[in-house]
Amino acid sequence: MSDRISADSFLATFARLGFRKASMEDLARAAGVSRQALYNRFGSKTALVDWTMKLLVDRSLAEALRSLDNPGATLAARLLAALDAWAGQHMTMLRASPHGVEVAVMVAPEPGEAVRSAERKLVAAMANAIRLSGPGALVSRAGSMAQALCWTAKGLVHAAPDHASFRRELELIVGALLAR
Amino acid sequence: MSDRISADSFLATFARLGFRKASMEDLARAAGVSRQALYNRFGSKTALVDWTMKLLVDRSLAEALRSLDNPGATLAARLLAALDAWAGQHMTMLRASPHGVEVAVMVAPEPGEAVRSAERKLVAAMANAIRLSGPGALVSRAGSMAQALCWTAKGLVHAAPDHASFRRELELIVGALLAR
DNA sequence: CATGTACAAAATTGATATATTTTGTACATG
DNA sequence: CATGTACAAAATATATCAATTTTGTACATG
Repeated sequence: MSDRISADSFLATFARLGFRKASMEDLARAAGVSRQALYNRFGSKTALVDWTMKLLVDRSLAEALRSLDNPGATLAARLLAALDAWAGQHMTMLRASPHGVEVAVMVAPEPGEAVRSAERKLVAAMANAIRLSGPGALVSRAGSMAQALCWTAKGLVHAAPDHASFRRELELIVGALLAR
Repeated sequence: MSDRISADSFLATFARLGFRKASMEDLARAAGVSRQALYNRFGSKTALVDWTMKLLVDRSLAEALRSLDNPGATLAARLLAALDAWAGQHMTMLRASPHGVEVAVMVAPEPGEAVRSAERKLVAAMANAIRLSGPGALVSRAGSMAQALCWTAKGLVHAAPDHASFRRELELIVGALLAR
């Protein structure tokens, strides 16, 4: 709760070294605490990894849903922001090293149940947003549309050369999709 | 030229075992010829691999361009067919085994120069097709649109669970993008 | 040109023993 | 609760040598 320990230093370390090779000493150094502090807090390395990854998924989903609810923005902008929070944000980690994939779980080839569950929630929320403020012609296909957008975003993460083009292309697609 | 030897048996073998572990004997057996026939024809394993992969890229591009030129189909159908030929077709190999990625070069994370060059040609041809028969509003953005579609397709290969949903989602996106 | 056999050189694999690192716990200390 | 030191057990990494596979070439044959 009163966390002096941030998950981000763990994530950076995992992205650089991979879960396997990142030792508790590496993680402690990166977090600026002692190795024993980590054992006091988490009990084991496995627990630390689980905590960190759960937090990443939860945080990404929360931010995506928040972006989606932003009342001041257009539907296109909200969808773009949500997809960026969910998938785009992790491009840097994905590209950081060969181990980046381990950390970028939202775009990994075989996501775990936690990720799939979070993704279902995001897609449902996106479908809802489209139904509420999208063009009439799309209302009946809001579900498929949201799913397609989510997969497109996840895909663009792999296909686009960098985060900037990820946003640019996704913006183009979302915009064209909603322009009626 | 008068090829009794087909590249497909090689591709299947590579997808199953990977370039490294696929031996000349494996490749010969799969092709239904003797090991020495392969050495007569290709000289070395490296040359055989290169020939096979070049042929895959050339063939995929050729089929994509042919689909794009099909005079009997709508623009949306032609784009879908081209993207399927270029990227979608390789999903089965990609999923065949952990080594599938080696063979599915068109959707690999770091494509070689041959693939990048072929992809540029495809994107240019798609942009041209959009310019020629796309809705007027898209003409000025045909280039970005073609690029976005190509990346989307490559991405969907990773994100979609199977080839059928790949086609379904891509069809949805292409259709929505062109409907004006 | 194709096949089958044969073969040397190189590469890969497997087994095994020996460091070295890392995990998890304990304890003394502020 | 945090740090530093200490330590046993487990996991990893490193080195080595023998066994096996694979590559590439040669040659005899249809």
